[in-house]
Amino acid sequence: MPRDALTFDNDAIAKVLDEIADLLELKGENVFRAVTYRAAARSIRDLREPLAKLAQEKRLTEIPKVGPSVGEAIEQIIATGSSRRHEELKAAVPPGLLTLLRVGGVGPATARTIYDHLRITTIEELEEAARDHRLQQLPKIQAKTEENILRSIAALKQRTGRSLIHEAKAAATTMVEYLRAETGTDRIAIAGSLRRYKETIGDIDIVVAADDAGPIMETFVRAPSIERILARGDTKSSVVVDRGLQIDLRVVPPASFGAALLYFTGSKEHNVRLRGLALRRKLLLNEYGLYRVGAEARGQEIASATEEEVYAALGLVWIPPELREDRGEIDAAQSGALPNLVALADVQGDLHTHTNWTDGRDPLADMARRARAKGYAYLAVTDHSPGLGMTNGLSLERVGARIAEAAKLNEELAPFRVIVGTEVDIRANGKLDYPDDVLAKFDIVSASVHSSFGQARDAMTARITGAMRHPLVTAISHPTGRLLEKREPYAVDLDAVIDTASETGTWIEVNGGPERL
DNA sequence: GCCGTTTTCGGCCCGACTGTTTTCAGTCG
Ligand SMILES: Nc1nc2c(ncn2[C@H]2C[C@H](O)[C@@H](COP(=O)(O)OP(=O)(O)OP(=O)(O)O)O2)c(=O)[nH]1
Ligand SMILES: [Mg+2]
Ligand SMILES: [Mg+2]
Ligand SMILES: [Zn+2]
Repeated sequence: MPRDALTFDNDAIAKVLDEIADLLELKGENVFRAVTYRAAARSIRDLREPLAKLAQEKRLTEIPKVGPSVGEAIEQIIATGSSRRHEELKAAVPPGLLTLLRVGGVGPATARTIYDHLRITTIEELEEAARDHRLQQLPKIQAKTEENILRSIAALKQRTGRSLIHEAKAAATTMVEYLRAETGTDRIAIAGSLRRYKETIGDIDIVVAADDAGPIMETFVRAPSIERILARGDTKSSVVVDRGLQIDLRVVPPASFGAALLYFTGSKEHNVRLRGLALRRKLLLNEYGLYRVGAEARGQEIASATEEEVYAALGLVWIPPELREDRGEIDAAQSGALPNLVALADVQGDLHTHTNWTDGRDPLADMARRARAKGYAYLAVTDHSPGLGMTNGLSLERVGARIAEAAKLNEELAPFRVIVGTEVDIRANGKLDYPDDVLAKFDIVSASVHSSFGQARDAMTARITGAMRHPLVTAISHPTGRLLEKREPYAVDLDAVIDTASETGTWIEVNGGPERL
């Protein structure tokens, strides 16, 4: 679900808490303290309410991992823009150490060593020192570490950020098919954030079950698309393929496939919670299986072959990967209160599509036949209105042609139905981009914002809710305007949009396009 | 720093790979 643009403030505060965590680690303080700040940052990113509101209502400590100390820091940041803890740490830890942490393979210890001896505080200085072989004079650093630092800096420079689901899925499928074809393995699965369908994907994680991991690993690191091997071990390897995308492969014995899939699917926080739960029952959970503490040898698994078995042995029903984020799903699985997720089979049709008449790729006829073949009951075609210059929106004449085209297809494809719609632009002044008599010709009208994203929150909210109140408007599409990894959502009061939706009966689009979601 | 179907104090997930090391720390998944 898209979040209210207001939570930007939450994100900014989460960022400060993450930085406090890094600084605590660099300073060498108790790591659990740092872990707590990081965990608090994560729960704040998950919040649906502005922290300022929670602070005002004295409810900050209701947030998981927020207690007196973190709560005080948050209050100070809200009030003054910074917290005492943060300022003290910034004064105590040399500036620039944080920068060094961005280099892969450089953690708090290495950063400290480099700074203490060479006073290096920027990536550029680090690169220069590595090129001049000044790093290998330092304790615990030799030629290989120096080379790795140079490689990591190069990777940092060409890094493309997190991937969208369709891009990650394409890369993952290519590798899975390659491994299948070359090794004959069929016990292979995509894991990690891609299996959990997170909005964006950091890297790709694949797990394979095999008695002999050697040939699988060998095939993996020889894949033609590989640019760099980050690590190559007996059971786990990491490589970089095109544009800096990382792929991690984990190979385990077939008996451990379920436990390994569970581990590698994550999330990390879900794993930690499950393992903590196991521990309280004197059980040990790792990627090989569930064991009684003290009987942890391979072969002594209580459960390991399937995820269901492992969850069941912990008193839980199987949890869908999409829910494995430590947001209460484990308690829910314990009490049988997991929600029933919407599944692919539930999807009856699509309500937002574009054809080659505007900025889509294919003709309507192809799309309609394909949708029917997919088992859909309907397809709404919602090409653009003319106001958006670049998209070649439909003129009045082409609207007429569209209606005729759809009528013909509907005869051919019945009971499947092509719904004639439009994605009408909501202009900056709130007016819709077709006159009412044209809007009245469509079966459905989806209205959305495509310009003047910088409007003030009140203006944007009025612009959108105004469109929702128009009697001919059926739906609001992409209500936040965000493009993942590209454009932040515009400022809008989503609560007001939702209230207006329930008041007017306007639909709010659940955008399934991987670039928006 | 947080938290509690063992605990209000004493834990906090667990293991693989690398590089540097003569036995392991650091970093990452
Ligand atoms: N138990 C445990 N499992 C971890 C830890 N870190 C990572 N994992 C597991 C769960 C993760 O989902 C899985 C893959 O790690 P990644 O770093 O690729 O994370 P993930 O794919 O969830 O997110 P991403 O989109 O790649 O950033 O490995 C950890 O510290 N402990
Ligand atoms: Mg991943
Ligand atoms: Mg990974
Ligand atoms: Zn649009």
